[in-house]
Amino acid sequence: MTEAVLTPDRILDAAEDVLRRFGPAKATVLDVARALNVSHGSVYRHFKTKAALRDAVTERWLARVSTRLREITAAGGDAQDRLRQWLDTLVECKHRLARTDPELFATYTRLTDETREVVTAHVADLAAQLGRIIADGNDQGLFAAPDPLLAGRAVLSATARFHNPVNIAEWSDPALSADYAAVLDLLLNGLRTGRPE
Amino acid sequence: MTEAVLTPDRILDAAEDVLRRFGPAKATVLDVARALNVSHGSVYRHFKTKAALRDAVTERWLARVSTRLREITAAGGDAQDRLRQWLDTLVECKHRLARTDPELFATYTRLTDETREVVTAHVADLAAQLGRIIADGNDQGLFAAPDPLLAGRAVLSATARFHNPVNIAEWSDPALSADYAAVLDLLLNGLRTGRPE
DNA sequence: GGGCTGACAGAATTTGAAATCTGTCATCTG
DNA sequence: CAGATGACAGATTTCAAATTCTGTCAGCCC
Repeated sequence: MTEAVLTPDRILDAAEDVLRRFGPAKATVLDVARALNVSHGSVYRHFKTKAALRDAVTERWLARVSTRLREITAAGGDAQDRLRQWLDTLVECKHRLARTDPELFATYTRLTDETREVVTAHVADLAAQLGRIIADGNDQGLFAAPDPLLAGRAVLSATARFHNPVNIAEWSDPALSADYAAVLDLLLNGLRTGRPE
Repeated sequence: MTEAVLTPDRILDAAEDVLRRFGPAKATVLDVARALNVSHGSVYRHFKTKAALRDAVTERWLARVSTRLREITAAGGDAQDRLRQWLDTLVECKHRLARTDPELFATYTRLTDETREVVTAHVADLAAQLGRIIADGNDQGLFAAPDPLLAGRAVLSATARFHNPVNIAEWSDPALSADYAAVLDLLLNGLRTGRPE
């Protein structure tokens, strides 16, 4: 049916679709192959294992998030506003996926459980972006963080409840956004004057 | 064999033991009854359902933690030191149980997943204790938190990664204690001068 | 020849029948 | 008569057989 050549990207599109429909527990490589009208052997030509395919789907989603955040990181202007906007975006991204694509979100969560390298790299990337914003804040005289990268890791840790998928059960708590606002205020305040470590 | 009367506490002791040995997935009410040399009907006389029994075991463990923390809350002295000590104790308690009684810890984690009332109450209690310490800190001129209870909830949220069981997978991360120290410094700093919300 | 296919072995998952467990309650016992 | 018992129905779990899937590869096709 489909005439186009089989590329990793087309496979990823199909895999994402299959995961969305069947969820991480039911989706098979055979399903992905069927969706593309090819044999499963062809899928294995592009992805060594099923885990590699799943990781690639997740990596692509994480890359999209990261790119979106990087725009905020790179933009100039008040570091405090940028930090807020950056975290708001991160939290909103996660919550939106959890709401609109629960099955795809489950795939991503499962990956987190298994502490795969992909997630570690993503977290390091996010911490580095935060570190960058905080360093800018230091330059602007808004913050006084002696070790911006460590402060970045700390801000990411401290907001984990609001963006780490393992906490999904708490995301329906009506007090969540009040808690988020309070944490953010506390953190920004902490970055401003003090010597955090 | 055992001559003593059957009390809820004896049942809880036995249930805790069975959970420790078999884990939450394998432990049955029949096992608990066997351990006590009674019929399972007798256990149901004291606990309406298996879930109620499991909740009671967890509640007792949480109460022990809470009592230990309350001593720190109630003690006088520098609020900042107390806040640190309180959080250190909370984190240490959780990590110790995770290490020494993984099966019992799994029971407790499962409860958290199911967002039972028991856990909600425990969290509210912890937040209130933190609120109390922060209020003391305000009085001592160490902190400047306009809403101590909200600040308490915020501190609990911000340190969730280090004590909430859902994060257990990350507790083996070698950078964890560095992150914990950085978060704590940031939070204490935030409480000191600012107006968090 | 580069890329795709489908047969294949071993691993993982599904299935359904048998075993066990949960929760109730009529009955027993001290 | 307060408290314990064990038989019971329905729900859940277990186990082993059968199916399906993963990953490989010799050969096919364009």
